[in-house]
Amino acid sequence: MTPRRTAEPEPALIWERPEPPARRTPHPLSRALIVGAALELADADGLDGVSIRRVAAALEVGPMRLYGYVDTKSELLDLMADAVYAEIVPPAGRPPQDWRAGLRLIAALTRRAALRHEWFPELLGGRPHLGPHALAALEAKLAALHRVPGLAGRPAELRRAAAAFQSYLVGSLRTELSERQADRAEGRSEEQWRDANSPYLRRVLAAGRHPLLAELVVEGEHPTPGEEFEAGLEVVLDGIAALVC
Amino acid sequence: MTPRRTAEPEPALIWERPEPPARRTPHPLSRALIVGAALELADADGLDGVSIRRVAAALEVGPMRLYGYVDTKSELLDLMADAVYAEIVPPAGRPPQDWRAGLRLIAALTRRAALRHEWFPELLGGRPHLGPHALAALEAKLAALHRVPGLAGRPAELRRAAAAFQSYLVGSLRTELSERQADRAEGRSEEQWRDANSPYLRRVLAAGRHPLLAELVVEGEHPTPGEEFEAGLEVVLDGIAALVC
DNA sequence: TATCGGTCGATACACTGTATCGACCGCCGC
DNA sequence: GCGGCGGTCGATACAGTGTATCGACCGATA
Repeated sequence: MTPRRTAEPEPALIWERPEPPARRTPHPLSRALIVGAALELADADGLDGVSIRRVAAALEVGPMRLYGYVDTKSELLDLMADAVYAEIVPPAGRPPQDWRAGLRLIAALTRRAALRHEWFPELLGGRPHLGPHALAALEAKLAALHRVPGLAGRPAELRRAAAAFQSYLVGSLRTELSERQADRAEGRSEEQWRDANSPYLRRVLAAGRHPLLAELVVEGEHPTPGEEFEAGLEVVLDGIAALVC
Repeated sequence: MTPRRTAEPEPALIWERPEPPARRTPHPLSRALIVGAALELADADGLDGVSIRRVAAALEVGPMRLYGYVDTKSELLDLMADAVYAEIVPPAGRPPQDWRAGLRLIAALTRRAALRHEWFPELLGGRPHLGPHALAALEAKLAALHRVPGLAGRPAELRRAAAAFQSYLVGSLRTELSERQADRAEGRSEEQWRDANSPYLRRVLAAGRHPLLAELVVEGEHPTPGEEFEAGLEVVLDGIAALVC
């Protein structure tokens, strides 16, 4: 179908496709404007709040207008993700000498971005993002890993460390943020969630088939999500340290 | 709204709500039948292939019929996730003595389930799953962590180890499976994907702003996803080991 | 056997992403 | 200055989605 296979000059990826030239109309448009409106909607209502129709309405424009700047909704999501990656690229200048501090910085930047844009972790962990800011963030991550003593020259070990580090970020942020998001959607805090499910959990645990889980729920102080994130991160950093010694 | 606040006897969670009694009709129904049909659809077409209408059609039943067994579509997804957790619970009997082997077993079972049901990682990492099999799998994970020498009595450290381990599983499986799924959706293998994006990546890397990334893409043999998963896991296990010594 | 209560599913509603295509408007050549 | 044309815009349409509503039917009880 669509047999015209003769020379497709339009680049397939949005990162290489130029956007249409600006044009004087009552409601001028650009990818930047579109992405800005979409970010606002997503920050307010989550990813479900982003629909072509709603973004267009926010820009006082017909829905079909957007398809001149973006081929598909998922391209719009790619642009949104790349905009968040821009917040993750560490500031240029002297990076921390201590490699652990360097990786902690990247982790903190990533978590900060995820807290600002709770929908971001949902987009993470899919097929790799190839936008300019995503690539810059990736390069920065690799640079931080290069400063681990003994890791610079060994691509296999570096790959393992990168996989573990990145997977931990994706997994823990996705977990933390989707909980927070669900809580807010139902208009209750984490306290209230535990209260809501508490009766059920208490009944289940009272049955005695989950002694270790019961112990963990009851015992000890429950750390804040931030502390939990950092604590798990230290485990991963220790693992990376063990990789080379 | 809906002012009848007087005594809501129906349990809120599906895990405690009994399903309606079986009934002799031309097309008898049950949660098990519904979940079975939904699993089949999801395995074949991904999570997008699961719609109330399609599940009902597979059972030769009107769509609204399902709402007698399930309050909402997300409850159906919860049931589907719990069915997969059943495949993750390690077989009863003597667990491996070596704690690393115990954690590797759980990781392997989780990955096996994710490969069988590529949509499963998408459901992971949301608000914690509380179904019976999910809780059993969680208990097994805690049991494996309890066999780490020196971790048994320390809930704080155990929590950190659990967070790192679980987050790694979620992150790496989500990444791996969503790539594989996207590849298959477009009918091409991983080889072909790299070829499709290769021109773009080559152009970007040729610009020289991402030397470390370029080095990593070019250099070294690319491990299979399974090897990469296990390699990253070892980093996490090393980190857990470092937690107690 | 007559009635009642519960179950089923047809219909409806408010959405979604996007293909199609007619109409309009601004710019260019004359 | 004006005619025509090409590109842009957006109204409309289509095939879906989850789920609320409600009329009709059917089986079991009195």
